[in-house]
Amino acid sequence: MHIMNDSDGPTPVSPLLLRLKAAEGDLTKSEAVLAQWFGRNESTLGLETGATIAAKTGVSEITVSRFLRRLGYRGMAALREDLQTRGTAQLNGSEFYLRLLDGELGTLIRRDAEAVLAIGTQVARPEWEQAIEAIHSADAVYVTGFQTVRGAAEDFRRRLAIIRDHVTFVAAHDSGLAEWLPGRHANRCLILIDTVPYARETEPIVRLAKTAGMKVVVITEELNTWAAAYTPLVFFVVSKVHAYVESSGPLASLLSLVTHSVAARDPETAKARLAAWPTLLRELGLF
Amino acid sequence: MHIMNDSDGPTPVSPLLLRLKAAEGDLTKSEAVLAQWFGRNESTLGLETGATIAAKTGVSEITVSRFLRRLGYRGMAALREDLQTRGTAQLNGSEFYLRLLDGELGTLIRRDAEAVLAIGTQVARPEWEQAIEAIHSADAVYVTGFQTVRGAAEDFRRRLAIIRDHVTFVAAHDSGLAEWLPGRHANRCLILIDTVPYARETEPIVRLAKTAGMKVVVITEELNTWAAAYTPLVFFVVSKVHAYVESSGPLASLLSLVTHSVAARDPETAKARLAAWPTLLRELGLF
DNA sequence: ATGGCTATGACAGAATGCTAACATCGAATT
DNA sequence: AATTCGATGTTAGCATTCTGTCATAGCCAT
Repeated sequence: MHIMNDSDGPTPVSPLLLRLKAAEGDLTKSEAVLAQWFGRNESTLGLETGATIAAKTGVSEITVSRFLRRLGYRGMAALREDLQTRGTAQLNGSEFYLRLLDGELGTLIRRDAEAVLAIGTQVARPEWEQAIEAIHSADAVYVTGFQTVRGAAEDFRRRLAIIRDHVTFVAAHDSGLAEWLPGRHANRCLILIDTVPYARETEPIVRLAKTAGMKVVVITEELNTWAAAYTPLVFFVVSKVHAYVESSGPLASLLSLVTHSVAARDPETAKARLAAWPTLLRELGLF
Repeated sequence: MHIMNDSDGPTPVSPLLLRLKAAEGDLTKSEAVLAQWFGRNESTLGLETGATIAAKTGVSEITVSRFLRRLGYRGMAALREDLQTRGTAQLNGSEFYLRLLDGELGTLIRRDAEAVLAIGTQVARPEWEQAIEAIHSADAVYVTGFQTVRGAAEDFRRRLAIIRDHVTFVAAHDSGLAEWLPGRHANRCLILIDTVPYARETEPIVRLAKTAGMKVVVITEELNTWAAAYTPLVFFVVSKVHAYVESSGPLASLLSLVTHSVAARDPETAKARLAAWPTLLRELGLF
């Protein structure tokens, strides 16, 4: 009852929405998930199949099938047909967005989306593969990042640690970098995330890592001019969207691509580790 | 200046149209028929199948199949997938990027960009203003987030703390939530960031916060169905892009919009605090 | 006309999508 | 605690959709 706003908006009431509304209140947990997903993805529903919806919502295919029947459709084909005859097929989707992307926030969203697309130029560079290889083949990986991207760096470490062993977050202040004393691991790699001005300690850290014989990957923003002097593995994200505080969305997107690419170097291991992860969390009693 | 396509009509450039254009001039008779039909029926293409297209155009099914491969799609399924990312074509300069965005990483980038655009639907909801107001007017703001989005939550806290006072990160484990004992602040607000399954403690925390009389803002993903029962201030990001590890880029983008919107409630103060921040850091001797 | 070439289609097998029947799980009731 | 019932998943089978192989039709140059 609290999401009535859809009805007074420009959204035309579609047969599907009507049926969802009618079923509301008498739904099981899985069905509620499906109903919500259907409502939020109406525009591209016709492009889905039972299996893809199942994968995206985390229920089983048969539950999707049953839910459709519950709504009164004889199956996916019937739903598509319904969407088609009403003309609600899809085109709405993007045009709908465009209308919403007016105003100040809309501009910021567009800039962020464009910055994400611009990542394409970075992953297309030959250095990208080199960087992924460096991370993949390293015995130990260190991740660092400061201030307002420190959390992004830490999340990146967590995700990468799901994929491979020996990934550590280092911060110049507290750890004292003791782990960098020449030691067991011959083949080490530092990933520095530095998209903030004023973080003056980053350059010394890179120098130190180089001295210690590490490969160094730097993820930074367009204005950074010093990193290239130390390593060819420098990647840029657009961070200036001219908000009060700059967005780190594109940075997070790039970092997720790094994780993905490293995982793709050894898909079997990655899948196995991913599958084991939830279990591991439970066994640790943390969640 | 690079958007020359305005000259040949208002037709927006989609990945499909680009490919049709590229193939143009080197087409067989049947292919020309198909190309034309594809162009005119782009909006409902996803609802067709190889056989239905064959019937409507008068060619055979296999020719449709071959034509799709000629365009660079591996089949109908691939085309449908491409159509789903149509929104990305609406961005400035995307004609340029689209060329780079082939392959697996390209698909992931597009999905991320699409997910960012979809944020538009969230900020357009009336609840958005309510949430910003709740955060802006609260005496104290608590931020929480777990596992692979914990860092994002912490970064968000840092940034929001630049804009306003009394922003705290809370984690159920260590802090024990002692700060939530009924106390000095009457008007408090919790921002929960929960886009990960398996984070089972989040629901109790929201319940606790509600009991303590707080306003609650939840930022979650599409499959979350429980949050709406506690608060209308629930906002969704698309997190499923089907990488090995899901991207948190769109989440970070949304969070930066929250920060921005809160700052925009009191621009003078925000600007002043932002300007003072670097100085503050230096004085603390941290950077 | 003949030969070589490409475009197209027919058919069958592979792949994928959908659902019925049974199995399992968990919550509510006794 | 035991029982029941509904929700959900698993397996398996059929239906649909897609594509590889081979055959035929049309075109062009000789």
